[in-house]
Amino acid sequence: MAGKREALRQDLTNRLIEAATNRIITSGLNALRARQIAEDAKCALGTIYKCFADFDDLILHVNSRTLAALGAALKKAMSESGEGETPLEILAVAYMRFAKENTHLWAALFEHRMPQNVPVPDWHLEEHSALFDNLSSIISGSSEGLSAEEANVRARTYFSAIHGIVSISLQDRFVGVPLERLEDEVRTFARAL
Amino acid sequence: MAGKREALRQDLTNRLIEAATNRIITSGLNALRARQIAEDAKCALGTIYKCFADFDDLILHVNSRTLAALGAALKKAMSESGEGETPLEILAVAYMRFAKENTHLWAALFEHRMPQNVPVPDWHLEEHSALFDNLSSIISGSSEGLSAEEANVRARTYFSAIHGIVSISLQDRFVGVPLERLEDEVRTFARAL
DNA sequence: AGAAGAAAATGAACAATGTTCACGAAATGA
DNA sequence: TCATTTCGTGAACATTGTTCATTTTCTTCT
Repeated sequence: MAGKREALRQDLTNRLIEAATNRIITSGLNALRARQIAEDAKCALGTIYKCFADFDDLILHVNSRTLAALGAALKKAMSESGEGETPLEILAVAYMRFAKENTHLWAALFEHRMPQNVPVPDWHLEEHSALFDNLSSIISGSSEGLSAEEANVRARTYFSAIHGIVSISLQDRFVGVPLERLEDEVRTFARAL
Repeated sequence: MAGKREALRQDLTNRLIEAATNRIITSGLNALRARQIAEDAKCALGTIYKCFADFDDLILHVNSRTLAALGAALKKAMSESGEGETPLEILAVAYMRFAKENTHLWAALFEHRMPQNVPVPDWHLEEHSALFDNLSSIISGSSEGLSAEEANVRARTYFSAIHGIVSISLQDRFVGVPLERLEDEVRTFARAL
C-alpha cells in the first residue's frame, strides 16, 4: 500500500497552488497571504513550507501555470486563425484577450519580484524561454532579409511592444489606451508592423 | 521668528525622500525599509508618519520626483534634437536612456502598487497625465488624417509600445531585447512607426 | 492485525515588517 | 522668561513570512 504519502503530498501541493491562484484572481498578487491560503487549502500554516521552499516558490508555481495557460491560448488562437490575418496580429490580439480576461494572474507574471540577490530559478526561466521561442519562431517567419538572430531580436521587439500597449492600458495608474479601444489599437498596430 | 517649524519639517521631508530615493537607487523598491530610511535621514521611526500619511505616500513622492526628472530628460532631448530625427524617435531613445541610467527609480514607477481598494491619489495621477499630455502633443503632430482624439490614442499606443520594449528588456526575468541591442532596436522601431 | 519506526502535518513561537500613540522636547508668542 | 502649542521620539502593537518541537499518520515487518 505504498505511494499514499506521495499522493497526499501531491494533492496538497495542488490545493495550495489552486488556493493561491484563486486568491490572486480575486484580489491580486499583493493581497496574497500565507495564512489565507493555508485556510483555503484546509491545511496548517507550516504545511506550505513542506510543499514549497518559500512563498516565492509557491507564487512561481502559480505563474508557471499561468504561463502554460497563456501558451495554450496563443496556440489555440494560431490554430483558429482566419484568412488575411498576419501571425503577429493573431498573437497580439490573443495576448491582449488573455490579459484582459485574466488580469490579475497575468499581472502577477510581471509584478512578482524575487528578494534581493535571489535569482529566478532556472526551471521557471526555462518556461519563459520556451513560450517565447515559440512566439519568436512564428513571428520571425514574416521578417525577411534578416539573419536568424536579427529576426529573433526583432520578434522580441515586436512582442514587447504589444505587451507594453496591453500592460499600460490595463494598469489604472497610467494614461494608456482606453480599454474599449484596446483591441482595435492592438490589431491595427500589429498589422502595421 | 516664525517659520522655523515649517522649515524644519520641510527639511525633514526632503531628507526622507532623498534617503528613500537613494535606497531605491542602490537596492530597488522592494528592499525599501522604513527603519533604514529613518536611520539614513537621522530621525526617529515615527517621524516618517508625521511627514507622510504612510509608506506608500513616501514612495509616491519619490516617484513624483522621478517623473519630473524623466520629463526634464525628455524635454532636454527634444531641444537637442538633431536633423532627420522624428519626434517619436527622439523621445523613445531618450526614454530608453533614462530607464537604463535610472533603472531602479524608473522601475519603481511601475512596480509600486497601492494596497487593495486604495486609489492612487489625484495629485499623482495628475503628474502622470501632465507628462503624457506633453508627449502626446509632440507625437500627435506627426500623425495626419486622424481626429484629435484618435491621434491622442495613437500617441498612447506608440509610447506604450516603446515602454514595453524597454521594460521587458530591462527585467532579468524575461527574454527581452538584449541590452546592447536595445538602443538600435528602439531607434529603428520608433523610426518605423 | 498489531507494533515499531519513519515521515509528514501541525500550530505555537519567532523575527521582521509598517504603524500608532503617550510622552518629553522644542519652537512660538506674549 | 514662561505658558502654550506643536513636533519628534521610540517603545509597543498588529500583521507578515518562516521555523521547529510535538503530534499524527503512514509504512513496514512479524
